[in-house]
Amino acid sequence: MASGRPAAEDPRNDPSLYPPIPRPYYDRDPIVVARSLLGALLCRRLEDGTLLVGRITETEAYLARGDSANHAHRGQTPRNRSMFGPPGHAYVYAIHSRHCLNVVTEPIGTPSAVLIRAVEPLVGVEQMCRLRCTADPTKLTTGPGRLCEAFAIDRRLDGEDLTRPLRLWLAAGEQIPAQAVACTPRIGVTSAKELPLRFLLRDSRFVSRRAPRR
DNA sequence: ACGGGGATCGGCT
DNA sequence: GCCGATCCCCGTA
Repeated sequence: MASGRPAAEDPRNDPSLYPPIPRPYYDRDPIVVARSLLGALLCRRLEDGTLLVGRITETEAYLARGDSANHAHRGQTPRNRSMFGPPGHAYVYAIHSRHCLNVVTEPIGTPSAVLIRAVEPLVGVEQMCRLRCTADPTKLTTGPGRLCEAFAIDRRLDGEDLTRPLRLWLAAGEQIPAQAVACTPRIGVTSAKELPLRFLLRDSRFVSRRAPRR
């Protein structure tokens, strides 16, 4: 085959290395969670046992109130149901034939979330390349639709409990100093486009777009 | 490097 | 019917 040792022998390929972040972490303001999730680890266990891990480099907050870009802005529908559930679960939706992964924040009945927009691939990169049909690291997981394809995330994982290390969960990573974080308006939204609710690692290559100069 | 246009389809009005 | 929390490609420079 290609290169490197078999995944089963890779010492990083051990889920116990990535204990899930507990639920109270998510029961907070989505702005706080979005900022805090930078540097955290997105973990995925595929059907065949393959472990995929990526370090979160870019997030966006979607607020329960006063945010017309939030899918739940006009109330609950079958699609956005997960956002109204308990914190620490996934909200996965499809747009333009792609999927996007969110983490639900705040208590039941308060529909806020954090969109995971980009990660830096750490473990299982070969499998990610197969799923994405590319080996270009700048296009592998830099964007919400791209990273969902690389991690085999679709609507079947909508509502998944992210505090259990089963199919999809988040683990703590290194602390990120405040000066390493940039904040900008969100990407792609057509309403509430001025709100500075996008957070990214300033110096990371693995973001969907560079921070604007200032 | 940057910007515009098209693909594409589920969810909602 | 309309409209994207997107991505990719192809222009220009």
